[in-house]
Amino acid sequence: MNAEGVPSGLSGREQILAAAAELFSESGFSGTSTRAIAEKVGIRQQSLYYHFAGKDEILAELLSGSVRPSIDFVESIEARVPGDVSPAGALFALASIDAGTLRATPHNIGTLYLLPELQDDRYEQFRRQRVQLRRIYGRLGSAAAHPDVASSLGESRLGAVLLQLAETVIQLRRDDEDTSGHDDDTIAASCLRVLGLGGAEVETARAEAAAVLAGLAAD
Amino acid sequence: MNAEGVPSGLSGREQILAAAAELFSESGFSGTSTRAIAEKVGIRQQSLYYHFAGKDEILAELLSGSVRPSIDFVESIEARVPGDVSPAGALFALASIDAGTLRATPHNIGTLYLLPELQDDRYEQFRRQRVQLRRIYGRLGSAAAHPDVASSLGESRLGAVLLQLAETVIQLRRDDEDTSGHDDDTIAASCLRVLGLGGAEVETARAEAAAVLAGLAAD
DNA sequence: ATTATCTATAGATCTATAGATAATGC
DNA sequence: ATTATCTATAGATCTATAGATAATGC
Repeated sequence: MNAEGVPSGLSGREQILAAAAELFSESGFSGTSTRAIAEKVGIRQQSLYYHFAGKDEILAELLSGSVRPSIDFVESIEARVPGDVSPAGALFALASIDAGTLRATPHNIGTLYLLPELQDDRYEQFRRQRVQLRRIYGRLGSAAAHPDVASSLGESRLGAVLLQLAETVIQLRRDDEDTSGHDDDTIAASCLRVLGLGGAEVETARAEAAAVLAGLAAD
Repeated sequence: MNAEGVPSGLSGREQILAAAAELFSESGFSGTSTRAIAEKVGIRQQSLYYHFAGKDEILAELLSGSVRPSIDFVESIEARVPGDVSPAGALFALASIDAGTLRATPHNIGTLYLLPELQDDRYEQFRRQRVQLRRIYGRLGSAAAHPDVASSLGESRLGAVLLQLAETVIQLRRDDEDTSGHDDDTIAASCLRVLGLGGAEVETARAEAAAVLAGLAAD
């Protein structure tokens, strides 16, 4: 970190993204001026426009950069169901990876998902990706759920509930709680508990998830 | 609703609050100008300052008006534990009331809780009330949880997870999902499932919650 | 020629204060 | 006298465009 607070060794464009990520997370989109972003980078406000057509494009880029990896990962996991891994194991893997990603992110970038400005048409693509993610949570959850639970919580509701659980980490970080890898695990376990699974089933899923994650890492 | 979009029959001050609630929920705090609020009410921008010292006081008032009832209710419920109701029953009642309140609110006012501006010192009182609410969720959850769950999810984490679950409704509404009282129930049930409780225990808690809520309504 | 900055600046907007005005209530 | 509005306006922003400048790469 240099005096301006942006890691050096990044390209100009990347420095802008890093500065904006921090400011948008703290003060929101409308609450962050282009001047504030530029100041953190150490350039003039107007110089931002060489790299981005507008402030909204900076946010759009941050969003696409932050969901893309999750979507890709999710698809590689779901492709192994049910041959290589049970729905419960896949869901455990997905939830713990998502929680871990949100936890490890530089400035709690997950808070960007909560910004009211995302309701704008401009960010529809991002919202669609989230719906896609929620659907996958819903499908895996539905397949893994205890019948009693599946009958009262449909696939769509289940997706919303499970994604909401995985994103608990965002609130924990916002509340300045110290989080660790253990939290990723307990959150993933909570997802399975919501499905009505018992302790033994949760442990099986945890083990399966560990195996499949090790397999993916080896690829 | 009159032409400006604010219900008539409210005092000037209340009209301002109603207009601001809608705009803050949709566009955020910094994304809403005092002019936009005034326009919706049908007065001049400067006239707002007769009723409020500043834009931030409008938000502060909306926040205090929206947590206060929940906090009061929560305390009246917790006072009946464990004599009149088990921790599981109390948690079911609390979660379903919170979900129902968030669901019934005029413009999805719960989205205000997600605004980045709330991190400002100015809103510390509101944040403290939320911490208080989360602690109660944590205490009830801890008392009701299956031992295996209680040992991996401490009271503090549990509080965060349970509150997060109850607030799933905010996201459902944001995503334009139609919600009903049934969702309040399934969300409350999900809270108990997270604690490691089985179907029979959830049903017992549901019945207890119904009884205690009927009792409170009779007071 | 391209890349990445800079200065100058337009033009819009934003919050908030000061003080006038009109209606209502004592 | 109090309540609730209004007009006028200060003063500070904010986003974005135009065009100059300087360094690097062919």
